[in-house]
Amino acid sequence: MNTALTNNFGYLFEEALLAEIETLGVAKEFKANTTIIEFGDFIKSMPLLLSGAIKILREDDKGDELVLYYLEKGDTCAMTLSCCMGQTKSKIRAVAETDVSLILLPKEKMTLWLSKYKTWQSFILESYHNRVEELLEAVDTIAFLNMENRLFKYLKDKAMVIHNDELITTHKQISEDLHTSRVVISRLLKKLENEGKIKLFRSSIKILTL
DNA sequence: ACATTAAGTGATT
DNA sequence: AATCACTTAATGT
Repeated sequence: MNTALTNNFGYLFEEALLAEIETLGVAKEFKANTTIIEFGDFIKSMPLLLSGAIKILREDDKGDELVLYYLEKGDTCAMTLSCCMGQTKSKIRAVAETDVSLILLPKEKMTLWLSKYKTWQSFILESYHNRVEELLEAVDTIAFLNMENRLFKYLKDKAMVIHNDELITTHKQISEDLHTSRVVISRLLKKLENEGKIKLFRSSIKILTL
């Protein structure tokens, strides 16, 4: 039996369902910073996250992007769910934030399992619920927080999902995630450093107050 | 040594 | 908060 699977989902799913996942699922690995789902991709299978973190981004027609939320171990991609139901293309981009291992489930089984396994049904519903919550949080952040707070929240979120207060990233990358300019990020980061909240290095940032 | 990339800064809108 | 123009510093070849 796949130990990574039972570790993350064993307490959630019944034996029969775990066995089905085991036989039908395909294990996959992604290195940090590789794209898992590209904007416009057709989704043919649904991922269960075993380890690592995935960054979910929205992208406009100009290629400008914006971070929506992060997925962590034990999560699934809600976007995939809605894509599986309809026959639509992905409206988001998924990038591995850290090294990621996941299990791909054939989408055909998704609806069948909903009626067959009660644990699956609650998992999907709860997952949807969590994603909606996170989406609302993202909207609030964008609408009501100024850039400085938004940036600091972004840094804390990022440190959270990778379980590390040393962020290996550049001002440019952050500005793209937050959909602003690099200069603005540099200035705000400097300000946060002066406030003693972070420490800046070349190509990395250390969070001091978590 | 030279080119490239990351980051810092003043001025302007 | 965004953009421009320019500088400085670190890194790669």
